[in-house]
Amino acid sequence: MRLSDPIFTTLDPDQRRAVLHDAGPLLLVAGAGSGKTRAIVARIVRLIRDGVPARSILGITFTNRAAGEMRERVAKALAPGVESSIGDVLARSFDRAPGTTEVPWLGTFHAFGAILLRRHGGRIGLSPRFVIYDARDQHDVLKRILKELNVDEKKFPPTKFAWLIERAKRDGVSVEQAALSAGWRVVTTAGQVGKAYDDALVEAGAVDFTDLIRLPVTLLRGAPDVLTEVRSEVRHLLVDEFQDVDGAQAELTALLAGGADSFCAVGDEDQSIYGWRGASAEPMLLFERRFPGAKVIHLSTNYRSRAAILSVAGALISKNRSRREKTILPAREGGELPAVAVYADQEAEAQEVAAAAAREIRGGVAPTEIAVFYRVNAQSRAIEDALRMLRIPYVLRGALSFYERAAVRDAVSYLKWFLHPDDAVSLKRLLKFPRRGVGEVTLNKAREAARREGIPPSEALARIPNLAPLFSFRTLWLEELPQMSPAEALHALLKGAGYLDALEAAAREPGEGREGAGREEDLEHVRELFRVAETFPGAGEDGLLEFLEKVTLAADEAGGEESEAVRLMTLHNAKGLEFDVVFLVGLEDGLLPHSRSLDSPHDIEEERRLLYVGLTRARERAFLSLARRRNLFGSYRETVPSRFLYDLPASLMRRTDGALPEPARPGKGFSGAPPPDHRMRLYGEPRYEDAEPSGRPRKVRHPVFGEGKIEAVEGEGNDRKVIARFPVYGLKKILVRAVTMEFFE
DNA sequence: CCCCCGTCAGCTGGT
DNA sequence: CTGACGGGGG
Repeated sequence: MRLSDPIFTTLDPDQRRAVLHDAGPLLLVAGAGSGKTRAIVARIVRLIRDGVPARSILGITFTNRAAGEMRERVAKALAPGVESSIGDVLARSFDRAPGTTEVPWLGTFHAFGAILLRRHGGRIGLSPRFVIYDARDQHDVLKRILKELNVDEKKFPPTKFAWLIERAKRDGVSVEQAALSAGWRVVTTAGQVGKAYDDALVEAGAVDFTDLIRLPVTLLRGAPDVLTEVRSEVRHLLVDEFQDVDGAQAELTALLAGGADSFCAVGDEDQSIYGWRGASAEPMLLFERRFPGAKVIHLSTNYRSRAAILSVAGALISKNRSRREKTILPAREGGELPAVAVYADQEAEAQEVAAAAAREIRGGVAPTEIAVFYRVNAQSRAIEDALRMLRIPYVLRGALSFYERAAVRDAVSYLKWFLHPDDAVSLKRLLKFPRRGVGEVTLNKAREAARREGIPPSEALARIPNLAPLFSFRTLWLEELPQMSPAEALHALLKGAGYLDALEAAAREPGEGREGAGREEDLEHVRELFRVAETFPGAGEDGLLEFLEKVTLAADEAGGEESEAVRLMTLHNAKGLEFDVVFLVGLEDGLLPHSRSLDSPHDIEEERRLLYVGLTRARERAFLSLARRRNLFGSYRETVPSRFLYDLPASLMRRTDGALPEPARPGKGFSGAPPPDHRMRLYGEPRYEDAEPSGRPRKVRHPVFGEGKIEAVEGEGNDRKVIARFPVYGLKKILVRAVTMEFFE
């Protein structure tokens, strides 16, 4: 093996050990900015240089974006100069060898699951032509079911059932069991809904996102020969963001790892931010127990952020209890301490952030190196308005992606329905435009007839006069399909079904306000979809399914990646990225931490990790801010500074203006209690983290004062105070709920 | 069947 | 303030 390649010579000793790790399980604990991706890429390249067939390496990531980046970097290292064209080919290299360089398979759990099911799904009764239902499709199915079963949608909205069904699949239990363990009272109904949902998906020939993980597990467990075959292909396994795997993903990982020559899991429990979706850092924390003989390597040098930023991030995350203590060594000294600014309202906050961004750009920072992070998508609007005002270009990431646009969804519905005429959800959508004079009533009649006669719904539907042209065109289209490329097939379909003509006519219509303009945009979106389809090779159903799958799974490819614009995104979206300058807005209780997390210490810790993730994205500067008043549902409410600000050692924080909330002790900055008006809450009454000492602690560790001896305790519940003596600061009375402190013997 | 309009409830987060 | 839904008329 040649280790003279720069991809190896630039590694630090820990990274090098991870790259050279030979066989067996390896847990790579990779803190923020520790060169994780670089290590993974180098490891893959190292394996290939050592003669491991590229196609026997499987690398699983969480997002398409991460997979794409890794693909690019591996491709670049393997075949310099051919970079991005290979990137696309790589995406599909698992199924058939492309004519280019042999490359490893890199993709998301969901994409991998889809490939497995395409190939072997028949073993569990799944058609290889299945389509994938996304959250929206799922929602529509559930709505229909709830109506049919006469479930009160007000009390039990479709989203609740979606959550329940997802949870059941994730945990590998029945929907009844999931309802029971979630404390639902309507367990039987939940079971009925679950059953009806399953039936609807089977009828439509569809699987949902969770199925893409659950069904492969079922498959590999139930078919030993398939397991053997898959294992013979996957010799080296890598799983990124291992702290965020859910139950089903952990099972799938274990099944694959069980037969692999090497298994490298990479993660950082301090960046686990998907607990709400069933993710758990447990598989990571229990790694050595689950994989006996596992090696553990820590990457503890942070190459990204200035020391000043890391000191604040480190102080913050150390307030979390459920974590393993670890060292993070800054490779980049100095830097500016993150500042906290308080503004009158969200508009003022947004304007100042925009102005500061403008200053950064004038100072030579590229717009692409500036990011604004917020907790919820709704916060973006104020920032957008302010940026537009100053004519600063920006891109939203992950908000409404291209594939969620109405027209794109229309087009995709046509495609799904043409492949599966029993797909009720897609049919309902496509009947909205152009109008065909068929609605809910007619559809239900046909469905009823089908049930009576014991025929598939589509047969009864074909008898509806207004739908006859659609059905006969479909027959024609299916005949032609084997000869058509995905782009041709899509175009022929939308043309023949009358969608394209209707859309063009609507776009041409004299711009009556929003109607005409909106349609023009829709047409442009459909054209863009054609362009995407053109990048897909092959012909017939296979090519089309591949295209469809990409469109459904690629939620995070909103485009605009190259544009010279400031990036706006949620904190969840920020993971894995880095910027020179980062703005973190809305540091208010109820927002960050979010109101839905306030009553659980466990959830609060996840929110704290979210802020930690945000802070550690910054290379040079981070600016934190909050608004004292925020507009919610049309009216302004007073806010309370985020409790996390009080986690940050006062000595580390730089304050930017005089409008800070009154510190409890003058001169101590953010070390004191929150301001006294904590009854005025953004989202109702908060419940503070239970910082109640357990047993009879005699000592306390305070973020600013350090270790102190407890002299007395007074007050109850929310008012509980500890009086403790600290080495330097002397006697202090501290409101327990206000500061995260550690109590011990 | 479809469109319009008034009413009402709602904002985590993502594949 | 925005989007979803239900009722009523064309």
